[in-house]
Amino acid sequence: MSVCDEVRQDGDPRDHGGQGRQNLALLCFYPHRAMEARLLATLAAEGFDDLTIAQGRIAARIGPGGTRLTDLAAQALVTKQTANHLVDQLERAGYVRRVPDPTDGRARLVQIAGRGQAVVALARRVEAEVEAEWTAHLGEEVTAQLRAALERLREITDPYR
Amino acid sequence: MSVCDEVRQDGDPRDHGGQGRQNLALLCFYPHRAMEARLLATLAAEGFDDLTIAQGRIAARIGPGGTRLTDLAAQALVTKQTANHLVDQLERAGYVRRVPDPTDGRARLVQIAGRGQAVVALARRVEAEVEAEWTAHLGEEVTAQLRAALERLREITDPYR
DNA sequence: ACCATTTAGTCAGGTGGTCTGACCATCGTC
DNA sequence: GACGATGGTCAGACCACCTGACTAAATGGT
Repeated sequence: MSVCDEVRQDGDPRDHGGQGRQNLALLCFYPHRAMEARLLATLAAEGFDDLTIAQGRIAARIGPGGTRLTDLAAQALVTKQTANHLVDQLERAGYVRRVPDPTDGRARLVQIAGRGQAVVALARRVEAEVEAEWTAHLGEEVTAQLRAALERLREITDPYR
Repeated sequence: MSVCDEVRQDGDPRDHGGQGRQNLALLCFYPHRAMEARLLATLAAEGFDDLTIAQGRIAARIGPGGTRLTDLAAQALVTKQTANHLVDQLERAGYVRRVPDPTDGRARLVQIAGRGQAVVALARRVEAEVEAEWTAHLGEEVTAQLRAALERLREITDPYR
């Protein structure tokens, strides 16, 4: 999915795939989508079938000691309302809990709760597995180059670096 | 946004950004998101403020000679219903048109229509501009390596290659 | 101390995107 | 020419997300 790929330069009428030079952003999209799909499918298969993509995107940004709702919203690039809504669902399902922030009476920290720990562990395994497959396909050196380039690119494309 | 980043390995309590080693899929996500946001903002600023992200994602996959709805849906990984709905909107707004497929009485080809041509041209310009910025940041050689690595990765992550 | 401003979070209402399920028309084949 | 597969549409529902308006607590200047 991508507004990015607003365009295709290849010239084959009725083309179905697109062999032309694709823009970089679109190329970035495929691995991301593949990982997301794989992760969601595996989690569902292992019994966590009540997780949605949006919930995962929020949950993924919870730090070890808990994270404020506002920070979650900012990092995920959604509004506080949306983040709040998703955290509500996650809390109801037992994946996270909200505790008061000891350093700020207004704030509460969203923390991974019991059921969430299991999901995180599983997700970590799947991630490592998929990355290993990619490394096997690309080779160690190219993978390292890829990671380095993406990390540098992040400097100018991630507003919350 | 990413279920991909289900996990963070860094250990700083109350961390807000994440300096630890990020998984590759998440790293892929930042450039994609940045391009999408830039594209949407520019298009809106130039008067195409009735375009949504989802519409762009569908429109982006229309080939020069037109593309079938089913193919658009498959490539964008959405259902035919969703694709149809989005094409309806694009058609109503004058960006695309539907013509009968001469080779198949059941099918119709979605083609870029008058107003869509202007968008495509503008989008192409913005894409080139953003890629140029990235190249300036990374350097020619690293950019070329990045593209090559992503293209190879696409071989195993894009089901509609 | 006090008030103004900012920040954390919530509530209400609405739109858009996406899905599942059921359905019709046409194609290709035996 | 009948039948399974394919292209597309219709109906209804849910989820994600947004804008706008609001409360409560922290912060900073006088």
